[in-house]
Parts: sequence; C-alpha cells; structure tokens
Amino acid sequence: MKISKAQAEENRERIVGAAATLFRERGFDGVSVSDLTQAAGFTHGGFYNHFKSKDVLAAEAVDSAFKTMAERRERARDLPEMLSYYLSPAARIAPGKSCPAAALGGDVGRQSDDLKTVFASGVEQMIASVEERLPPSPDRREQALGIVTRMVGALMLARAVPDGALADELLHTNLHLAISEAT
Amino acid sequence: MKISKAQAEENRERIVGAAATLFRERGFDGVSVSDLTQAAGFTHGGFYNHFKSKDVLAAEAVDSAFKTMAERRERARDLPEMLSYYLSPAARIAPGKSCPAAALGGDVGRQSDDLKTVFASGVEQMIASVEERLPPSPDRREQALGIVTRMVGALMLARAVPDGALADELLHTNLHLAISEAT
DNA sequence: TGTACATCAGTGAACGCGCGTTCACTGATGTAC
DNA sequence: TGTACATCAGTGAACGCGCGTTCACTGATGTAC
Repeated sequence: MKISKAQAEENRERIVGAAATLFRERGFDGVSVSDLTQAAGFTHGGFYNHFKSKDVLAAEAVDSAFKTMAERRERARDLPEMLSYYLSPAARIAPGKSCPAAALGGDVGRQSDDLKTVFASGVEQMIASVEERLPPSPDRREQALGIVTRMVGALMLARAVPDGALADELLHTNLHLAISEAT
Repeated sequence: MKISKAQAEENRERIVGAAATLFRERGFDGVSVSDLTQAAGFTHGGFYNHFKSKDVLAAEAVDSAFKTMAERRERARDLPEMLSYYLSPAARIAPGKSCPAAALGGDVGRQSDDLKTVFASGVEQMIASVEERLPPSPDRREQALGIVTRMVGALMLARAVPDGALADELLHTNLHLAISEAT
C-alpha cells in the first residue's frame, strides 16, 4: 500500500532520528536495518526506498546528531554551563542523547572517508561553538580545540570504565580543568 | 593430532597477541574467531580449547595491549618524549600498535563490566605512569588524569577525521598543550 | 466534481553470507609399566 | 630403554542465527482527463 508523501517523509525522518539515537547507544554494528525501520514503525524492506545503504544513512544520522547537539549547546548561557552539561553524570549514562563524537569517534576511525568528513565538520562546529564563547586572545582556536578534545576524551573514558570513583573523577577533574582553561 | 604442550602454549599466546593488534585495528566486531586462529596458524575449532568465549579473550587481549603499551612508555626518557610518541602521525596511522584506550575506548563503553574493569586498570596505569614523571605538586594526580584524557581524546579524534589539516592540528595542538601542562 | 489509472511506499519472503559455538574425530604427545 | 595406551590440541563439518540487501507484490495516493 502506498502512503501519502507527507507520511513517507515523516517515516524517513523517523529513521534518521532513531538512527541518530541508536547508533550512539549501540554503535553502527549494534543496530540492524530492521531495528531502525521497526523504531520508525514499519518493516525492513521499505528501508531502501529511503536510503541507498545502511552506510549512507550512518552519515546522515551522525550529521543529524551533531546538529541536535549544536542546538542544545546554543541554549547554554556560558561556557562553564555548557561544559557542566556536557560532562554531567546524566550525559555519561545517556549516550543516545549526548555527544556523537564521544559515542562514535572510535568507530568512525574505521569507517568510510564520507563518514569521517561528516564527523570532522561536527567537530569543527564544536570547536567554533567553544571558541566564540572564549575571551578574545590570539590562541583562542588552540584553546577551543584543546577544550573540545578534553570534553570528548573525558566523556568517552568515563563510559569505558565501570560506575565508580574513576568514572566520577574523570568527569569532575576534566570539568574543572576545562573551566579553568576557559578563562 | 595432539600438539606439544609448549606448542599449545605458544599458540595460545599467538592468539592473544593477534587479538591485541587486530581488535585495536578493526574493533571487537570487526575480527572473527576465524581471523584470530588463522593469524595464530591454525583453524577456528581449536579456539575453544584456549578460551571459554570470544568475550573472555577480549578482556585478556585488552589487558595484554595495555601491558605492551606500558613497557613502551617506560622506554621514554621524559614526559615530553612520551607524549610526542603517543601523539605522533605514526601512532595515528597504526592503531594496532598504539594506545588501546584511544582505539577501543568507545567500544568498551558498550561491553561487559569485566572488560570495563580491565580497561579501567589500564587507564589507571597510564595515569600513574604520567604522574610519576610530573614535578611534585599537591594536584599531580589531577594533572596526570587531565593529560591522559587529552592524549586519548586527541588520538581518537585525529583518527576519526580524514587525513588533513584538522587531524594534524588535533595532534600538534594537543601535544603542545599537554607538554605545557606537564611543567 | 467524478472517474480511471499510473505511481510508488511499504510488505514480507528469500538471497547469500559470515558469525560464534559445538562436536565427533584424529593422531602425536607424554606417561605408566 | 622399550612398549602400550590414555590424553587432549587441533580439524573441519555442522548448528542456528541474524545480518544487509533484493524483489515480486499490494493497494492507497495523487494525477490526468
């Protein structure tokens, strides 16, 4: 049965949205085409009406995740507030709703150059977003890049370690270091 | 045909060694039990004489990778030298021979608590190793943890981005920042 | 506005494939006498 | 030291399973008249 154009477009967007969340939670290999179409409310065969392949969707999903994160960043009043959301225990527990760089960076290193390009532009957006909240200085770009590296590294490591003192320490210590780097 | 005990033990160690390299290069899901036993010179059925499951091997392989890295670290004369090896273009290109935290941290976040525990002890070793090369100070531990976070984040991000200016910048800028944090 | 029909989004069986794991078997090793 | 035999590391076919992708089909949508 054919579906209205509006409904079809909504289905497509639901797949991208589900992929943006599920890939961050379980990695690219941890989510099947079936998982994605089911999350969007239909069956797997229809997937290929919307995307040439799972890989092509992956690039679009990562792009979408970075965009959502950028919107969330804009809502922070200043850099310390932004950092404290980013490095919160809540963010550690909810990779599906947090930074795609921390959740998928390791995997992206083994994926296509197309995906790496999308990823790079997301990282550049993060750097720009931090940089424009930094006090003017000749090495603002370097500072911003350093802070973004710290954020991503800290969140990824805090998740790769069991719940406990080290996980908390990674979050807290890097939050303090990043805040003091930002002033 | 039975094999000598010495040969069997060597085969076991070859699997662990191959796993330590291949998992870092391709991720846990990117390497099959067949790949591992072939790399060790025999066929897949024999795998289960040595390991209860692929997951159990993964923990041992990550442990082994951290140990190899620790030995390599000991050979650096000082912290700047250690950092410049860690964040070199050569390390970026050769994940199989470089830091398991940067190569597998993202994946470990989605694996068993057993693996996370092994991973955490590797990270603690890295922190200790940096800390003992830092000048005495009440917040040496925080500094060391911050430097390790930067190293891991930088190497992972540099790999997740296509060859080019941003990859180089991630390596260079974070190397300079880490060195200045270390003095 | 009403009707006839082409379009095409979604269905679900089927494709070939590789995965982790099991198992009956082989035959050199290593031990007991 | 020599012989008989139990052990057990490695073999390779087979297991059930889920994967990404394809395809003939369905039937509501949306268009042409």
